[in-house]
Amino acid sequence: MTNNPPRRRATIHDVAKRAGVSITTVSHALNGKGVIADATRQRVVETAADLGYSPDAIARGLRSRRLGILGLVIRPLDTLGSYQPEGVDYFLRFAGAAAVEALDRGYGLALMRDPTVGNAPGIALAADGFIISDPVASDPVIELLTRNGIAVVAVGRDIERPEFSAWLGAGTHTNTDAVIQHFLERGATRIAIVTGEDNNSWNADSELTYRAWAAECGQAPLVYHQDEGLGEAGGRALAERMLASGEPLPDAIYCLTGRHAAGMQAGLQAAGYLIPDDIMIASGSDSEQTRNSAPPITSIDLAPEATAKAAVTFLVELLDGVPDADPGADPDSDGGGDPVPPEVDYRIRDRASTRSIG
Amino acid sequence: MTNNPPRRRATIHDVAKRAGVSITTVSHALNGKGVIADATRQRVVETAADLGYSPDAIARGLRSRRLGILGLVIRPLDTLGSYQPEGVDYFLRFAGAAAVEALDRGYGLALMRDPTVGNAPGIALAADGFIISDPVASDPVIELLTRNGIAVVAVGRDIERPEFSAWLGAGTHTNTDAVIQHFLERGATRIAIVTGEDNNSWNADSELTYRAWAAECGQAPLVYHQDEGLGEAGGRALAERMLASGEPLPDAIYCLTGRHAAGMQAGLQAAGYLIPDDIMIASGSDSEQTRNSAPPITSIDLAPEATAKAAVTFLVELLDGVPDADPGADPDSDGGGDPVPPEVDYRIRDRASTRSIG
DNA sequence: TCCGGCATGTAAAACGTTTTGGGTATTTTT
DNA sequence: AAAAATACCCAAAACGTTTTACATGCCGGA
Repeated sequence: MTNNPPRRRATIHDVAKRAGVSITTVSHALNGKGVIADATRQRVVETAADLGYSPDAIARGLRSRRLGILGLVIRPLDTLGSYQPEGVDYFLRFAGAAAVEALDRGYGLALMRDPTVGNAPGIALAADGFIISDPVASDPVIELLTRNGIAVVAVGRDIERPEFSAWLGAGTHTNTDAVIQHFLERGATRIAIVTGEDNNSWNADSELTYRAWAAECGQAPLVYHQDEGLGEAGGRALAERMLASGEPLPDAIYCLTGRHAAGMQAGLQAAGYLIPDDIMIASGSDSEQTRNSAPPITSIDLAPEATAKAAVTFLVELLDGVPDADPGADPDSDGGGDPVPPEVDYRIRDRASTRSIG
Repeated sequence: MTNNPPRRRATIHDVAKRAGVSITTVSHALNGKGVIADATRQRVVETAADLGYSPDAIARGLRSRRLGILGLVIRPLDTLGSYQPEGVDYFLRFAGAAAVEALDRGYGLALMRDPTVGNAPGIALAADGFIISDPVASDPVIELLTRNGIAVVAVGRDIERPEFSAWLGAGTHTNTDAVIQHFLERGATRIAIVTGEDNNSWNADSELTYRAWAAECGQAPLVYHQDEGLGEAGGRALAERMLASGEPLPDAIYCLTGRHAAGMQAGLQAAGYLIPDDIMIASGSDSEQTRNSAPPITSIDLAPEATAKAAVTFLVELLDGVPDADPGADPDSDGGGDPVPPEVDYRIRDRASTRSIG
């Protein structure tokens, strides 16, 4: 029906000419800026609508240094090299939720790869702000962006950049304690932990928390590391290594990744051990593998959607300024104006890979 | 260590001044455009590196009408209203893979919501091109974008816009035939289909293909529809409706969505039917639910990663022109230059919800 | 000595906005 | 009636590039 072949978009000049005013007036009328006669404003608005005019985001961005795009960099995917199944459960849910939240707040969300590779940051530096998921130690991406004056919010801290404070925790400390507690309540006496090898805070802080607990209660720490990219095979291989070592096995194993946990469980079962009777297993990240192993594996639900939403909220407040400018409204806030990272609730999904309590 | 507090990015002017040349020369030297003495070019390049200069993507975009961002709109998510679990398996894997592929080709990928809602297309019209996943009939998003001269590639056709040809099939016709064939080989005599209610080509063409088969072999078509958003509950409800209707049940049911299939299977089992002995079930979209039901459900692997990659490839070729400008290289290509949608391989995952062959 | 051509470089326009700093009527005040 | 205030509007600069079209100096050939 409307077979208009319009090749060219209407510009502010077209609107100005058609409405018989200057482009300044059009800009003001449309943005509610200057002081304009009501009749004029209305005429401009109508003309703009007639012409199907909408301001060019690029030109606007050039002038006002604000493109309306948030960047998202998922560091584990950079080191992994691709969006493997490993990432599907957590990271892609994270990305999807972040996109929706960004859109709700008037931004687009662009997935980007590490902008420091190659020497062309390219489009990356055009984004208004960035979310970096699971930064590595002294993350060069954070370095690049902050050096260029771009706002950055991280999910998980940069473990070697204490001065960088714009990050949200993923509850790592609390979650690790919760899992240990969970094991203890179910009669564990010898707890081990299996982390990944990426140099990020999830791995580091989980281990730290575990070691602190071990030191406190006098248990010799049983810490294992395994490449995240190896997935279930990696978990199975580690199980075999533990069996072959001849040392007494732990009676409870906390694997951070769901795939390590699933592989570990399968490996132990293959050697004749019963889960959870002989050994209990838990995972630090719920995923399809933990939900559908036999038995299903007790896991932390990292709540990717809630975390993503919190990260976007945090970043947008950093960019636009905290809307709540009412001083004294929040007696706990000292600065009053500086945004504070929102809290996210995690919970442990209690499944059959750990014994019933009692 | 490098505690440079640089607030402002270096511009092309800074480089020009430092290198003692004009900005034109800098631009040319860096883009390999004009004809410049080698010594000069080298000096400019070094100066630029010194200053950590990289061209501002926004300014470049304004001038050259090319931002370096691809937009992705997933229509079922728009109608669904959010990134629910339903979408996790397929759509988020799709988005992730599309992002990686776009990055490999020098673009960022921005997830966007339907840009026709609200009257502010905003950032959407700044993207260089768009991928629309599963457009609805006469999709207004395609209308908006093409009217503004923005390249669009769709995954799945717009069933009421035959003139729009820049789409990749998702193998719907072939896949439907494959499932029917699969059922027949396993002794099915009364096959039903359950589609969703979104007005897209996946639903429409699956039904069309099914009806064509039914007409040809003289079976009365058994077509059911159910809201995609209802998920497993919807599948279960439909099973109950079929049971309550008093009509003879089909002995094979093809549910497009994995969740409908899982719910349908559970609903029939609850009524005492055996899967696959009494009734076989298959799904048109592999997902966690189909993999992990009891029994696991035979499904089409829609290969979201491959499809996403193909869509990005197609779009980028549309934008940049097909690199292969060698005429006669491909004897099958008639036009020679116009990009052609790439092919994607789907396959059927044969599981226990359908009987063994023979 | 003059001219055409070549090699190298540059000034300025253009992209479509937002924003600054007036300018011109009209009205109000004295 | 002149000065001051008000209300409305606009020209031009600026954002950082790319690109067009031209300028300059030098050389060799007539």
